[in-house]
Amino acid sequence: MRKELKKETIQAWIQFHRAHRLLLEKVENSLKDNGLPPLDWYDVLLELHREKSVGLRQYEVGKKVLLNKHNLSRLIDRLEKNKLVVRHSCAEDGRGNRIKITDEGEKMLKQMWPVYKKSIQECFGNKLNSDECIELFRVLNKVLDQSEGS
Amino acid sequence: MRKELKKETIQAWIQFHRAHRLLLEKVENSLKDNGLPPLDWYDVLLELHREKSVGLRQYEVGKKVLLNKHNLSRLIDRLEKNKLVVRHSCAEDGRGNRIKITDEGEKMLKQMWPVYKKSIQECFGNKLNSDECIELFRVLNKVLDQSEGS
DNA sequence: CCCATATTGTTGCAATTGCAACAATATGGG
DNA sequence: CCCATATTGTTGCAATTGCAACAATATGGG
Repeated sequence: MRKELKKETIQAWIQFHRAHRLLLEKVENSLKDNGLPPLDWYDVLLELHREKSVGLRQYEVGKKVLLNKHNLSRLIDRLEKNKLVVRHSCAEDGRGNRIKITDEGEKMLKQMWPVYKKSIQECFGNKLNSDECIELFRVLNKVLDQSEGS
Repeated sequence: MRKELKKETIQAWIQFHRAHRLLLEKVENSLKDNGLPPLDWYDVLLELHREKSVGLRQYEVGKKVLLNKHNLSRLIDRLEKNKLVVRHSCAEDGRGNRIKITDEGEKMLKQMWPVYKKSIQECFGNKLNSDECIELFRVLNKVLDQSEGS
């Protein structure tokens, strides 16, 4: 695995970094312009929606959305303050809690999706064809798959 | 251009977003572990290095690194405080200034590069082959090219 | 069972960011 | 030339983030 860093690798990374900065800003702006909360909220709510019945431990949410625990703790404070989630005390582990999405949380997801969706279409859909999206997914998956173990 | 959002487009975006979050964290951690400043500093210093003789206007830096002006103003404060850049008053436009990298700034770039490089190799180089990097670059370029005009 | 160590989550504090308001100068139409 | 408008950059303030320290509980070896 001890190989030289190739030029095309650098260029791919730079473009990856630039593209993300640009697109994320577009998505966030679009949400803001529509009076909606930031994308992180969506990510967290979506994971909780997928486990609506049992909820998720905070560290599980952290793993899924790749946010670290300090910020997550306070992000969930904010979500809870807005009544989008509830922290239930946790039977099987006295240290932690189990977080569940509320009906208002579900409503928020539904409100955010059309706006988010529109941004994704503008950022990717209108610019790449199906094959390119599939290829992009495949390549990024390769990057992620081998990294998440660590 | 009014097309349906396809499933593969969503998946590509999600993976793009996740991969970036993971990899950026790795890069930042690696810099931090080596007692080096964050990646933004590198990006700004690199652009200034490329225009070492004339320097750059602040808004030009902003365009290149895709950071907005409020934060950039203060990021440059920090760089200046660390003597990595200097703000020269600007002959051709009394409102702004012209920012130049210092020798210490150049030294910092050289210090950061090996660490940054190692991260890029670990994140991309070891996981993707040349063709995949080239393809990734091409696709992301397509996304960026058509967006930056706006 | 007991204790050392790991895991889960929270908090205080400092640093950074986002937003709105602002100052200073540039530009372009009349 | 003058003035309305745009551009360039800074600042104050509130919100968010990052870091280190901590509290509480779980786990596993003896």
